[in-house]
Amino acid sequence: MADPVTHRQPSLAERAMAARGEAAAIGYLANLNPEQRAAVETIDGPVLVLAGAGTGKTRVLTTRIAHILASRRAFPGEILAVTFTNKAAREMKERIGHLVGEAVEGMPWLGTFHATGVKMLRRHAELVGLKPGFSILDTDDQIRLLRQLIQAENIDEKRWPARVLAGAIDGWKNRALTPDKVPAGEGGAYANGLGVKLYKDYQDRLKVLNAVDFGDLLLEVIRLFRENPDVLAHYQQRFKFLLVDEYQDTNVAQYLWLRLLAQRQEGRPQNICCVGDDDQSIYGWRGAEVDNILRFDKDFPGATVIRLERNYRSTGHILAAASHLIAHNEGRLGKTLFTDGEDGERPTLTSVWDSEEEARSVGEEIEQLQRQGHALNEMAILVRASFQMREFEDRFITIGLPYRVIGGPRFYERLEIRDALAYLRCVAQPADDLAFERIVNTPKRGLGDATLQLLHDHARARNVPLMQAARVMVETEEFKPKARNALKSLIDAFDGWAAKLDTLPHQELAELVLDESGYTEMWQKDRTAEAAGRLENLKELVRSMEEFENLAGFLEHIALVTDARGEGESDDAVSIMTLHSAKGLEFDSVFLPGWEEGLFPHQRALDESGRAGLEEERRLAYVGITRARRNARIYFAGNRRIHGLWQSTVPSRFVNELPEGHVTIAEGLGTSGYGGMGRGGFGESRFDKAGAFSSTYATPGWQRAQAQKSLADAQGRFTGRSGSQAFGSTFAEGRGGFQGRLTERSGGGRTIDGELVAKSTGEPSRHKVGDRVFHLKFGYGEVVAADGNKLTVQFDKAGEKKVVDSFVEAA
DNA sequence: CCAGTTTTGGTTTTT
DNA sequence: CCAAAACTGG
Repeated sequence: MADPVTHRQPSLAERAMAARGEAAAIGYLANLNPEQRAAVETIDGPVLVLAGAGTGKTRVLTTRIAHILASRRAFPGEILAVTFTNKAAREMKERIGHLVGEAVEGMPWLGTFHATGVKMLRRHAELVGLKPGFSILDTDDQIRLLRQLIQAENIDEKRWPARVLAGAIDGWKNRALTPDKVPAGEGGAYANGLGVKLYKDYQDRLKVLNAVDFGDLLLEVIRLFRENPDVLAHYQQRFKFLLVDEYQDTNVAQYLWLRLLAQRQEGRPQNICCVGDDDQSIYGWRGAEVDNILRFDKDFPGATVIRLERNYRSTGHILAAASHLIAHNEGRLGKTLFTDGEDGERPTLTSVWDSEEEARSVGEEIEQLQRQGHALNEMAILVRASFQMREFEDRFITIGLPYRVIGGPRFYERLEIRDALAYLRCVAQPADDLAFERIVNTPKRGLGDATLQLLHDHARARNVPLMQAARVMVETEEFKPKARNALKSLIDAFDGWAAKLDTLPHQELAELVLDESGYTEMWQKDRTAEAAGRLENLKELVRSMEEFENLAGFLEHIALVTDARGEGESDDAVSIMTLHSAKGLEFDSVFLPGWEEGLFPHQRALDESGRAGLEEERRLAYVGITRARRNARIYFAGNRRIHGLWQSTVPSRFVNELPEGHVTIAEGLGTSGYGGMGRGGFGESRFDKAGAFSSTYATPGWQRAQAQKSLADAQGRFTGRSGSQAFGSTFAEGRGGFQGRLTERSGGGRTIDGELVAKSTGEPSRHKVGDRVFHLKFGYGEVVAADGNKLTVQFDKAGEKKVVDSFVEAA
């Protein structure tokens, strides 16, 4: 631990403290294998840790930080550690806390790239032409703003949708391309060459609005550093150690950002440590450059590269299958995972007739595992595309299997949350035009396009915010009386709220705003299936504000956070999610359906990115398999409904890339009992049934599905989309009753042949024929038949369904 | 301005 | 086929 020359001689006290640190360090270092230990202890100079799946990546990262702290090489504030997600950042903070004990009060510079960017930008906002209170636009604001600019240019919005332009701008920003740097060819691709001009207009407009988008959080910092060497030097000197998680996911902007901070300085080693796995790079399509990790040692000459190949997660066969598959990729650094653990079960390969049978098979296997004592929480279904989820949801509802969809729309993206936030933004920052526009006529106040247009013109002409324009204009005769009055009372309301900003606790203020604005009422009157959930989410939003000191702090947080999960860990439920959102997670049993050409690898990935696309798809497959600790089960169907029509499909090439010796061809569970659909091995099931039926509804799969549907009598638990459960407490709790039921089922319910033998209570239902009822998933409907606790309900939107009594309530 | 209807398009997702 | 967005008529 020789100090670099530039360091002053440590004092005696410091040396004694360091010695204590060293002693404590031995405790945590002892838990590491030699490679991990090397990754932790190689402190000076650039280090790249290639951490295969399940090799203890996070442990290395956190221990390394703990080690730096414990050995007193740096104070917490002198370490910059960046992650991609808030979740990862949170997890790291927690684990460092555990390692170091209470000694460290947090790490101020451990966070996402974006959060770190904001922090720096707020401090130096003026240097890049912003005011410190700048607001952060999300995708939706961004699109609305672009739409205005597109309209201003008189461009046909049908042909050139704003979201396409938003995508293009995003892409440019990912690559750190400012408007002047966009390659001519690309800029011309949008709206006859107006793309770049619009990009520029957009940036100008952002400055006027004192706003930035997500991309700017990186780009503006880069600009800040480049144009202000003193600021850059300040941060370079401050951060003695840089750590980067998931380096394979960095885009060009993030790479440049890091490189500036990590620049070589006189007499000081580049203490940058990047951790990642090129084989798990699955975000190329949103700008990640695998190349960053592939050429790390060129960017940082003299880098130490450490491979973590000892896997602690999966059994031998699973690891072998995954390794063999990924070995088909050419553009990789190459790692060979191994384990000392047992071989375990071979991954299975199951050929099914169609997606319906796929869902049924998976359901049966899950129930079988459950009977063997496996927790549903330890099982996951990982799909390539979210449309695949539906079939599983339907099936699980039918058999009453609790499930949980991970991913879905994120909490903050929900309409009601965004509306509520817009109100709060207007209160906190009256100049926030985009927020104002959003809520000016929500709930309906009779302030339509015409009024808004007038407001816009006025605001634009005087160069003032919309709110200000409105304030002036309500005193004139420019509006029709109706609009004028509506606007007047809205402004008065905002004045009232703003006056209470400093006196009223922000939580109460939020409630007041939502009530007085009529927003809550709007949803109370709404009778659609979602309304109840939306109100629940609004309550949750207010509740979640508790943790923040004031409104501004809360709004800052919310702009950067997309917590997709509050996760009802208490419920035992199977997880359904995309392969992408499964990265970083692990389960005992993993089900991998839909391994068919066109779907996985996805056709579009192949068409748009060719070989690189194929390799990324293969990495996805690798990520999927390596999520499994003990069981990995792969499925492919011979027929799948794509855009409504049945198409026959070919097994994925990835299936054939699995090593024969490490997989088992499933002999079909044979429990289906329906016409003995022999699910033999490869293709067999396709062979004996295809041909006779061309497509459409004549297929046996479809007919059987119909038969099965009418048999399905048990209604599954509604285990809400996780998105609605963000911010801690669950959606289900809010509506009462469901949690209890859930436990009842997981304890006692038995299934035979996939059909839930609903332990019919025999008691007549609370609801009788003709009653109006409400169901969380299907919405409102009318009971058309009742048999004990089983009801047949004609839902207004979802059609006729058989549901268990306990899942509906009187409407 | 709203409700009901037609049209359209339908990988992956974080900040 | 099915959900969301874009239209159209009251």
